[in-house]
Amino acid sequence: MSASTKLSTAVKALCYISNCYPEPKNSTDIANSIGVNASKLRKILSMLVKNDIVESSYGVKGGFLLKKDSSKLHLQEIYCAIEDRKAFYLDVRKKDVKKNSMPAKLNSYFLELFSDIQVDIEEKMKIITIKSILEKINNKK
Amino acid sequence: MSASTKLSTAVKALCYISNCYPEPKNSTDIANSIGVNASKLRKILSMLVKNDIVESSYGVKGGFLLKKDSSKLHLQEIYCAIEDRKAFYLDVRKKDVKKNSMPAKLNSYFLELFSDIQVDIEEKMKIITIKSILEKINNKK
DNA sequence: TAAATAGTTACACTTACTGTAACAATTATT
DNA sequence: AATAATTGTTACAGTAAGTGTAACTATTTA
Repeated sequence: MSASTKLSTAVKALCYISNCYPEPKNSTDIANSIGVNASKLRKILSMLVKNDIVESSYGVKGGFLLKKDSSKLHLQEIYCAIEDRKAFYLDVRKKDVKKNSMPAKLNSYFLELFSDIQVDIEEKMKIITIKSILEKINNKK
Repeated sequence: MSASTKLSTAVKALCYISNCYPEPKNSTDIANSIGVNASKLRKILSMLVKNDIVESSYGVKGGFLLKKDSSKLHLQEIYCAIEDRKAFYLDVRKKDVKKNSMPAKLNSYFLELFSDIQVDIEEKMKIITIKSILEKINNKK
């Protein structure tokens, strides 16, 4: 699953959970509703649990619930919860180039640049909340 | 090769070519200098040729030359020349969800969002030229 | 204690990536 | 015209990564 597909899946699940509030929804129902495999979804949801975005309960009538108000839950924290690798990732483990050589300096340069871009993207994501997404898609025909 | 690694390789090659101006450099020399496989490098360079960023000449003393002044050559056009897939890519080929359902609407939403982010990234890349990169890395110890 | 659920692990399958080599096409030089 | 050097392209085996699914374990409620 690519970074973006994972984020999209997580948000779909969160929107579904948010719409069902305050009743907890189990992974099977959520998975069926948004069209993904339940086991995979649980993997994603478990990461959201670890990052205090949703809470889970076991047993009958158990399932998942939002842990924060949807107006306070933004994309960036969801993204960080499910992503290990960053969107722009430079492979610099390669066979070592000579220190202070042009290629070595360019590696550093790009690491810095991609990191800057990553920050920009995350800033953009910080101003998008689950609530704002729900409002936006509900106002569309 | 990831998008970012390919971009980084292309820029390393372009910097090397730029430094050797006006003598054309062949793929073997460039590859050795920046530490990549010559055949792979030729694949990248051939895309730059098709996009009028470098020109190539066959035969003895042949090789690659910048086709534009390094002050007029920016990252965005290099990126576009070598990338088919975009950095943020949402997989929406999946088993079709019902039209106008929440998941379907969210797919559209994310396609738009990722496209916006892509535009932002490319805008940022447009103000970075090969010349500015060369100056920056040469001023560093 | 039983049943339902989250959380995790495992695995076969497929797909994509990697590195390298080999081949085909092109052109300057002799 | 022949040759040699080079770009441009294809092929391929080997490896790594992603996918989908199932099965298992852990936890909790009733």
